[in-house]
Parts: sequence; structure tokens; C-alpha cells
Amino acid sequence: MTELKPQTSETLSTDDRQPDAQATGFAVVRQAHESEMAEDYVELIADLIDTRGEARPIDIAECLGVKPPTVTKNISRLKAEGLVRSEKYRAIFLTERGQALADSCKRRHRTVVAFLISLGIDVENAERDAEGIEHHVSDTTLAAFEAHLRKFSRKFE
Amino acid sequence: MTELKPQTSETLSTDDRQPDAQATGFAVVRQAHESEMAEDYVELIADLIDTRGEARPIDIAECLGVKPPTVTKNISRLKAEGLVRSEKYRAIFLTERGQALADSCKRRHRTVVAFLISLGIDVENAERDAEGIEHHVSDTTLAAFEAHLRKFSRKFE
DNA sequence: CTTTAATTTTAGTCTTGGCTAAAATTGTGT
DNA sequence: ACACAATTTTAGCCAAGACTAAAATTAAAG
Repeated sequence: MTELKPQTSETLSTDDRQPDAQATGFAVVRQAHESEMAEDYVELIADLIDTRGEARPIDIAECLGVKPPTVTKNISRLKAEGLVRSEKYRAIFLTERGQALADSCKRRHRTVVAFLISLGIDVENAERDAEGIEHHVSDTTLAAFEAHLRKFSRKFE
Repeated sequence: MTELKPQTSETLSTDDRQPDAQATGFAVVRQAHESEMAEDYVELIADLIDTRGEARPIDIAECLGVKPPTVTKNISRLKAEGLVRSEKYRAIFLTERGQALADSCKRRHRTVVAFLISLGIDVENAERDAEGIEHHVSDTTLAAFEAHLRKFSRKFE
């Protein structure tokens, strides 16, 4: 662990990283954006299969707030990436890899939501913010969230 | 404040919101993505003016990890939105509105970074994750982060 | 002051992820 | 079984935001 210098609101350093460290940061964000679509889709597909037995494009479209043709196009990309299986005019299924991705996304999502709730944020806001935040939480940060949750839940034993 | 129902890792509800609440959530994320560019730029421009006296496209490009033509194009969009002022072949300046946006972004950014650090995350990871997270933190969540920080900093008095 | 280097802009291309309109297919009700 | 409704796909469009190559302009060096 790097030296824990307790940095409070007072100790606000202006960003003094080297330009390319900063640039790398922005690149990381841009890269995260590219996987967001895949993550949202596989997570939702898993959910729909769980709750309704199948994942139909029209339901995916409604849940995501987009139109069916958008779903068709994106599904074909996910298929090319080996995350879903699908035949024309049929419901969508996840491949092994797709299922694995869905599982880890779901876990991450639930951790972020539970974490925000543990901070006193109401469920609706927690869900909304988690949707955006979850794609940018590194493993390190996820671990910190989980640690905080464990500490938090001990208060209720 | 909405009822604080302590929901721990055990109490993990699968997402039971109505489809359009869910869809709205994804729409919110898509909308956030559209303002990310503007936020990153004005925040960086303010920073460059502070630290180097002026914000040149080539420096913006290097800091963001993109090529100069990308900066030119994006700056012209920000200009159309009334966030920056610029004349051909000259450095970039912020308008009143741009400065105000930069200020609130900077504050948000610093809060998120300080919050992650208070969780025990090292500075490098905190900075990297904050870059992505900050654009998806609602006012409600930001307030919760600040509340947590105040509580945290009391431990060091 | 003039030549060269650095910077900025223009022009044109690409991919992603939205959309509409319309065609193809599947599913349903009588 | 057939007509109508719902769903899915195709085709073609758009805007954002990245890129390269090359032209325009500004800055620096001899």
C-alpha cells in the first residue's frame, strides 16, 4: 500500500501528475466507454433470462430505452465478439464468456449499489448513479468498497 | 432524507424497478457521456491557464492523450456552446459560463478523489477512477461523499 | 530578415451507437 | 387456414469523437 497520507478536504493538491499519467487516465476512461455497451447488454440479457425465461430484442430495447434496430445492430457486434449466441428472429443467449462477463458485472453493480446505500443514499439515486459509476470502478476501488461494506455491516450484528 | 433501510451485502435485491425507470437510468448515463467532453476540456483549460498562463491546443492534446486536430474540432463545439472563447491560431480562454462549469467540475473532481483516498485507495488509483466516476456522481451522491469526508476528517483532529 | 521548426487548422476518413422507414418473419385470433 | 398484429431485421441516415495527411500560420534561430 502506498503511504497513507490522510488527505482531507483541506489538503487539496492540484493535480501534479505528469502529462502522460494524466493522458493515460483519460485513455482509460475512453476505453471503459467502449466496453460499457457490452457490459450493459450482457448484464441485462442475463437478467431477462432469469426473470422472463428469455431475452427478446424488444424487451432489451425497452429496458435500455433504445429502439429495436439499435439492439439488433449491437447484438450483432456482441455476437462477433463471442459474447452472445443468436439466430435470426430468435431470442438472445449468452455464451460462456458472455455469462462470465454478466456475472462479474452483476457483482460489481450490486457492490456499488450496496456501497452507495451504505452511505445513506436512497435506493433510486443509488441505482441511477451506480449505472454510470460501475464501469469506472477499478478492482482496487471495488475492493475498498467491499471492505467498507464489511465494516458497515458489522454495525448491524 | 429517504428512509435509511440499512441494506448490507446480504440484502442484495435484484433490480426490481419498472422498465422505464431502468431505461431512464441508462438514458441518464448516455446524457452524462455527452457532457463529459465539455467537462474534461473546461476543467483542463482552467488548469492549464492556472499553471502555465495559457491553454494551447497542443498542451490540451497532450494532457488528454489525443491529437491536435481532435482538440481543434472539439474546441469549436465548445465555442458554439458558449463555453470557450478563441481566435484562430491563438490560445483558448473560458467564458463566464465555461469558468463556472470548470469550477464546479474541479470541486466535484477533488471531492471524489478525496473521498476515494479516505477509503484507503492510493492516490494514483484514486485519480484514475475519479476521472471516470466524477461524471456520474449526482448531487445527492456528492453530498453523501462530502458528509463522509467530514466524518472522516474529524478522526484527525 | 529569412529560413526552418513548431503549432494550428482544414479536409477527409473511420467507428460507435443512436434514429426512421420499410421489408421480412413470426405469432395470434377467428 | 388466413388475415392481422407484433416482432425482428435490413437499409440508409446522422452526430460524436477519434485519426492521418497536408496546408496555413506563427514562432524561433541563424
